[in-house]
Amino acid sequence: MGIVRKTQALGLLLNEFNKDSNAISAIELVKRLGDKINKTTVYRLLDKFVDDGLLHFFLDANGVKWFAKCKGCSKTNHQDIHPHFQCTECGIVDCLEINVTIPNIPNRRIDNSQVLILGQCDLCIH
Amino acid sequence: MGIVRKTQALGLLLNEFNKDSNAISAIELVKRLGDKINKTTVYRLLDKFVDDGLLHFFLDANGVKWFAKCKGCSKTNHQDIHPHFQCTECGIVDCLEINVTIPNIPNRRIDNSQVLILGQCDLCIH
DNA sequence: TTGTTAATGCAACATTGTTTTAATAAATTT
DNA sequence: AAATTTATTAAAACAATGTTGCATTAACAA
Repeated sequence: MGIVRKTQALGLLLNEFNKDSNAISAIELVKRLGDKINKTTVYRLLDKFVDDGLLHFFLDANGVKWFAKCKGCSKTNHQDIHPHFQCTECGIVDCLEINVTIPNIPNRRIDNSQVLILGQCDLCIH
Repeated sequence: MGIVRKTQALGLLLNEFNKDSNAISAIELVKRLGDKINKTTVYRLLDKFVDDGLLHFFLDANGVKWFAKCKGCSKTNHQDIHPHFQCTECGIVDCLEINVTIPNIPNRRIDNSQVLILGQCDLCIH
């Protein structure tokens, strides 16, 4: 079930995504907001934002869950699919606006694909 | 550090990969072998097999760690990179011998990429 | 302003591992 | 074949990342 009431915790959490255009891990959010919002609430709000099409999530190479803002998704239509990038140097994670083509596979139906690209970001490449 | 001694536990674990050509999750291996091998040992052996280039691992959509046999990797050269497939119906996971091209990204260095494809396998597609 | 109930906080629990340390068992040497 | 060395193992405790149950609080509609 998605968001129904505009609570204080909701405002604080959304604010983190407004001031930071990269993806943010659940762990980081729990750390940042830990003195204001209980971790259970952080996780529950994140789930609701995903339900509502405001955020999408994905796992990094360590199985850590990251969240980022969706562009043009809604409660019913959640198709904002793109690769994600993680810098192995500084750790930032973001969404890539590129298209990776997955070929058809004989005798299998493909529903979804998740692409994680690891490397160095523009700031760390030097 | 890789394998040095041929122990009983090593034989039991390798046997699982010989009788099953699909990937096997760490969780499943701990379950299957739990009465013969302590879980700590299972995890440690898996790590050693990876070090030795016998197995590679990857994470599925739930962050669960899966292991599968490498083809032509060694301790020094561990480049058996390919997409993995998970059937959302029956849960099997396997390696795909297809190539997914990752485009270059301006101002970033790409070191590695992980592709997980979700769908229905040949047995479940009907 | 009050009543309803969504949302929250807290504590306990669950899953998937990892670390520490003493005991065991491969492999080597004698 | 026995003794020795040390890699390997088991067991228990711990750690990270969530999740569940339930009593309390706070949005917000009437």
